[in-house]
Amino acid sequence: METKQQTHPDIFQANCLSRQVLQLIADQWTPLVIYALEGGTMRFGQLLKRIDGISKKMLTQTLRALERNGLVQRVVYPVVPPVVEYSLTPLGQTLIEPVKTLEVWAYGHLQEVAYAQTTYDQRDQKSLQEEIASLVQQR
Amino acid sequence: METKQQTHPDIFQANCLSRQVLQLIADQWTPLVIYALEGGTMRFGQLLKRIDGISKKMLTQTLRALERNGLVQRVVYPVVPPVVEYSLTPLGQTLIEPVKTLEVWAYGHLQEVAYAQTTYDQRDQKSLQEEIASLVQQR
DNA sequence: CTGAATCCTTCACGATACTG
DNA sequence: CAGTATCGTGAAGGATTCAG
Repeated sequence: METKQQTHPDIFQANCLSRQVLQLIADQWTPLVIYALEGGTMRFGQLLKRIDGISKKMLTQTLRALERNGLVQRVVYPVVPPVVEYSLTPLGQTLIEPVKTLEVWAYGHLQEVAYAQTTYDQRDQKSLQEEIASLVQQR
Repeated sequence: METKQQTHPDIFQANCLSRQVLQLIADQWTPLVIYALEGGTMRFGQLLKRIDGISKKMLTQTLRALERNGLVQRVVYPVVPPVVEYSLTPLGQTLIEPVKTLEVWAYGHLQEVAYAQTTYDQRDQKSLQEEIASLVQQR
């Protein structure tokens, strides 16, 4: 009884519903799956090929979660071999914009992030070398 | 030499830069940290208290990653006890809008997701019960 | 073809203790 | 206060096999 859901939506609270909902889409693969389904219905195998690097297991898991949350509709045609089609529900469609915004940002700031990374890493590298140098000097 | 970076930004390719950038912000805590820093500079302890449920380790880790990617600036004041302040860089500021879009979505679709979940789970529960019933019947 | 189930490895993460 | 270092555990995820 203690772990009541927050009715007031402070996303900084751990048990806040909006936080939980946010976590549903804040993972490795979910944005990519959403984005892949933006164009319309896709079969399991199509998604598997489209999203390079995802394993069958993760794709299944991600799709199941999306289905459970009402974002994706799964339709099974009882034929052999099986045909299963995935598509965004109306609710899922509303996610396209936020996800696309993210992707546009990622694409739009490639260089800046890459540059920041090398700068940061070189700085680290430099500190490391100075540290080693001072150690050598102590002998 | 084989693992060249994609110059053409197809986010569905595993080695695509934009995909890698996307992954940097698609985790549990990053959106919350960004959102927390939206209001301005915050100290480590403040962030720790504000973001309920995050551990020191994860906060440090998340902040380091954000700093490395040039999204967050870290300023250390050489006083005792130490004071460390975090704030969004100009680049980091550009992430506010995408992140906020996500959070607005999460908040705006609480009910729908919650309802979809219970429906899905009840369906599962029902199938489970039917399965058990049929098993009992077989005796 | 579309999964479910199993095994197994890795590592993400929390807890704890320690430091400047 | 703001971390780092270390350890231990549980969960995530890949590979493989089996099934409808």
